[in-house]
Amino acid sequence: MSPQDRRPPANLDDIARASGVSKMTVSRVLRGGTGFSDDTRDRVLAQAARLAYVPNRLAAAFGAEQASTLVGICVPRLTSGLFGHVLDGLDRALSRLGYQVMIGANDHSAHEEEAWLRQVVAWRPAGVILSGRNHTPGTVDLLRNAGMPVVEIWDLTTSPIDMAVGFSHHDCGVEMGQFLIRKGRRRAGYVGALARSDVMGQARLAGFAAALADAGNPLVGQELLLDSPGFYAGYYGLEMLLARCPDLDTVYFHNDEMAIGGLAYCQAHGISVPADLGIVGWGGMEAASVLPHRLTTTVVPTTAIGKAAAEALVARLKGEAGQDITVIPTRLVPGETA
Amino acid sequence: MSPQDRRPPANLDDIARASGVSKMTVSRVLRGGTGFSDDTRDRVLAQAARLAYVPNRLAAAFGAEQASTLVGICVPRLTSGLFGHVLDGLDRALSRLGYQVMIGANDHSAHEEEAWLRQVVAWRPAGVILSGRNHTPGTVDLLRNAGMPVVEIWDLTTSPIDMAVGFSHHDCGVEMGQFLIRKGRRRAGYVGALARSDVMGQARLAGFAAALADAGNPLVGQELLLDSPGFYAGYYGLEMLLARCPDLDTVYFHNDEMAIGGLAYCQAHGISVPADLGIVGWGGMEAASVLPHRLTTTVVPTTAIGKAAAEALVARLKGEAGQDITVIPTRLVPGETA
DNA sequence: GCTGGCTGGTTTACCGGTAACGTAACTGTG
DNA sequence: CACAGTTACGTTACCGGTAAACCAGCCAGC
Repeated sequence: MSPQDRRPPANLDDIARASGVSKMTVSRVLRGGTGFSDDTRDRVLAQAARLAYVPNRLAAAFGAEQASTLVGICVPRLTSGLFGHVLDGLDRALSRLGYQVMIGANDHSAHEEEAWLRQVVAWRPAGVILSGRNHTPGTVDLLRNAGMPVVEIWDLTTSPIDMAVGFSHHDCGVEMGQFLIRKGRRRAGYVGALARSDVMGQARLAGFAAALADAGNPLVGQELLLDSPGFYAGYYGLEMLLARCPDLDTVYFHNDEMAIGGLAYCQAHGISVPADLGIVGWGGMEAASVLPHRLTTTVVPTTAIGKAAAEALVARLKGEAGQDITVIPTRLVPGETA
Repeated sequence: MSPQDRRPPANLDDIARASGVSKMTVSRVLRGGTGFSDDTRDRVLAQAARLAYVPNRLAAAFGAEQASTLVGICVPRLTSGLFGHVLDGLDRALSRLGYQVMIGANDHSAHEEEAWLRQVVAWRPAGVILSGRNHTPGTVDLLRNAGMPVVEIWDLTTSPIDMAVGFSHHDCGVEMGQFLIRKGRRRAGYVGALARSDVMGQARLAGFAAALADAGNPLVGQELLLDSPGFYAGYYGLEMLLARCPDLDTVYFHNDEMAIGGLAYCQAHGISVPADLGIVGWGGMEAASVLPHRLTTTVVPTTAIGKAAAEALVARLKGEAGQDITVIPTRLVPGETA
């Protein structure tokens, strides 16, 4: 960090002077365009390497806005195993295609999403990817005015802002409800978390309850904790639910982590699964398939959703016609717990 | 998305004309500076709101490089529960302070880290946060030339590039080795994953092996899988290790997920824990503390590391003097599995 | 010998902020 | 009353790319 290290980094003009051409020619060479001889190209590339040129994307994106290679991504939380995989799929696909991602977390709040979006839009990204279908009017306005491609992932909507990639949480709940009915379960409960703001979990609950009611065996009880949806919440949520409704024959959990917490509760209290109580989860975490009794759950193709969302966005950016709605189906995987 | 929506967004000049001042005055008002009357401020703010002005950070950061509010963050993987919490701590702290983060994953490869860094440096970030202490020469060069603050997190080094926040993986291994010796364990093995590139796991293994050897009970066997360090790898890794070394009395796992996979293997094969075999992990995932037998493990204060790293970086950016090395201690938590 | 089209460039203007500096009007002061 | 200092602005130049327009030389065809 000595003072002479502070010399400004080389720019196109430096390379141009060093190789005896104009900076426009350097720009074309470095971007792999046409309109220069092989000899010129070699000279320019040699000088760029010698000067350790680092392109200035700030200038590029500023001067020609459509040159932005920035993509904003907002997910509910960075600590979720499921969204970790979605982000992984997005990041891999986008960085392979030369984009940089700006990631934010909104903690399941549409207002935080809007606050995040205001920051991100100021960087004039090429496009943004949002999670869920629940947005503030301000968010929608901002996106419409910016006129940039938007992909809503995770929960499908029939009228996306622009594009949507994912599946229906409501249908996940319906499918699980119908499955349990077919398995002869008649007194089901639900244990969830983040009651106030996780609308996607609530969509699953709604679908689940509707399917049970349709079959004439409505949901017996539910426990929604204002806590993060992890093992603890599953453990204590089940305890609380069983205290109120001791005669349940199955419990549907918000996600697999909570379901595993529920299994731990059963094991600790001598409740035999699935004989005394069926336990089913949602999400498909890896652990769920290695348990002594494989968890019955819905597997969500998280990485595939990220990849598909990235591809939909890039297709739109390249002007290719793409589908507005891409369905990535989930899969109910029967295990040994229900 | 009708054509008239495509009108360019309002800029400082538009606000300036609408409120009868120069754009420099608008800039000062919007950035909360001084040198304008209350009356002028109100007029400018009103027009900015009316025109739905969205600042252009691209232009701001380009025109005055020190105005960048971008921070690059590179972690080994986005799907790791531990790094998810680190990112969460970083993201919360940085966005509260008005910074935007550009996150990348390097899959434990120093070369991918360099490739990521080349992309990110092109955006002239205010600073970067890297994971680990293993970097390519190209990475170090790039950072020195750019002359920007760097925080290396997760694994401490005695000679950081600039600043470091975290703990010593080697010491974690030593501590666990000494703990097991004190508990009377004499024939320990190790099960890990990502053998080729996860140097931090290897540092723990090295410390562990050194502590055991010092006590006169060297490591009996180890199994390093070329797989992702999850439940499966723990399950099958333990199976493979026990096939080669059936008389182990304890196994140290790369992380808690693998340890839980190992516990599942024991349960499935009638191995009693901790009587027949002790199982210890590392990392402190939430699940580990809800298991029927609480896992003996090392708890890593992930969120705190993210927060401390963000604060160290911001302090440097604001010119405040900060420590070069911040130690965030881990904690060995004895459970019921060893 | 003139026209038109290619090849391999150059020149110019511009993107939207911010720093640095300039300045007119007012205010207090010895 | 002259002068310095402050307040509230305005002017100018610049950051480093890229798009678009322009241009010189060369060759082919008629």
